[in-house]
Amino acid sequence: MESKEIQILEAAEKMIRAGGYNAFSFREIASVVGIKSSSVHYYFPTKADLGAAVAAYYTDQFMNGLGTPDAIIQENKDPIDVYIKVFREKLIQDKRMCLFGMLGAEVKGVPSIVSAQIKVFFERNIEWLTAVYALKGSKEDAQAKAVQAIALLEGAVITSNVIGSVEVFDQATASLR
Amino acid sequence: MESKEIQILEAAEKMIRAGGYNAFSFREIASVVGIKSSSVHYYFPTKADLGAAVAAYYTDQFMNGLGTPDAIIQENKDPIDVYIKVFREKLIQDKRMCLFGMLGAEVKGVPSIVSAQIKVFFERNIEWLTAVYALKGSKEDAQAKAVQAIALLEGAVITSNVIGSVEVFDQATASLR
DNA sequence: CACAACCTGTCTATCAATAGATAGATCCTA
DNA sequence: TAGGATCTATCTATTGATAGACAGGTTGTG
Repeated sequence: MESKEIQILEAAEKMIRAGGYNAFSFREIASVVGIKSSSVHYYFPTKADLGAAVAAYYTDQFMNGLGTPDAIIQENKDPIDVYIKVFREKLIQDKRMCLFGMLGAEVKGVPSIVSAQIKVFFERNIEWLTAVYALKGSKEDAQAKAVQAIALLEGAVITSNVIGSVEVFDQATASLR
Repeated sequence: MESKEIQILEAAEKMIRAGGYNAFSFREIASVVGIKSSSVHYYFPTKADLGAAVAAYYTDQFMNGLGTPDAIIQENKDPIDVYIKVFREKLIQDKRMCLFGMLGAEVKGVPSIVSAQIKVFFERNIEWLTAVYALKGSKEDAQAKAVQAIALLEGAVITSNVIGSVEVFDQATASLR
């Protein structure tokens, strides 16, 4: 069994992905995890602390699960295809938003330690994508392409969630392939 | 002076655009508008009613402000350019999210009468864009292009908000022009 | 070993603030 | 006087947060 701390982070993540930063409460998390709300405060003193921890945890999981562009290429796969697939899986698996599509939208309305983590996620992803596009073609506009890709993917997840069909996601991201 | 009803809708809109559906309260709106919270309930019985009304109001404003593709073309303007400009202005003016970028992300976490309105907004926009792309080129993939465009724009607003620069918006949407 | 000190994780109980919502009175104007 | 618009007052539920107690295990020391 995972540690309580991890269970808390994952319960919070799911709630945020369903309804945003204001859609999780210490009591609800406690009830899911099987402890009392005061025990959640033991691990994460304030709500902002927990929010920031969820963001950091998710970022690490995401980037580690992705691996480096080089490693992907050595498996004879296209890094962009792999990247798209990660978003697509999240969308299908639990029919929820990608965490940072949600938090990205709310960035102006969350405590600063949370918004700082949100920014880190986007920056790390833009870096990763920029590296990929730099390998693929002209290094000039690699970063512009990276920004385009992440914007398109986040938007595709949202649009697909609203319309309620995965086909919309595939349509929207077709130009990346 | 606008009617109180309109003032309430616009106050709620700003709050939602800053922090999402859970980021506005009857009391806060009342205080902004200069009445008591019970008077807000007089106009909009429940929070879901108000949320749905804001969405419908914004959709109408947005589509009316845009005008028909034909009308735009007759002014010798490119409808897509005009469309992009609307998003860009919203972003710059009040440095907030586009309402439906925000609500789109939260679609799974709001009352059903609200999510229904969110869907209407996206459908009407996809229709509008589809009509434009059908005029421009092959009618075959006009709808796919429309979905791409709205996804890219919503994602661009989010990404730009997170990174905190308008250049990011321009980079992300460059391919549409 | 034995005992005290300490740490970890959890609990109960409680607080003040805020939420959405309602009932009933009041005011103003047509 | 009738009705639209607003108010006061209040209810219940939920929120994030804190204080204090307790059990169990670990550690350090004589």
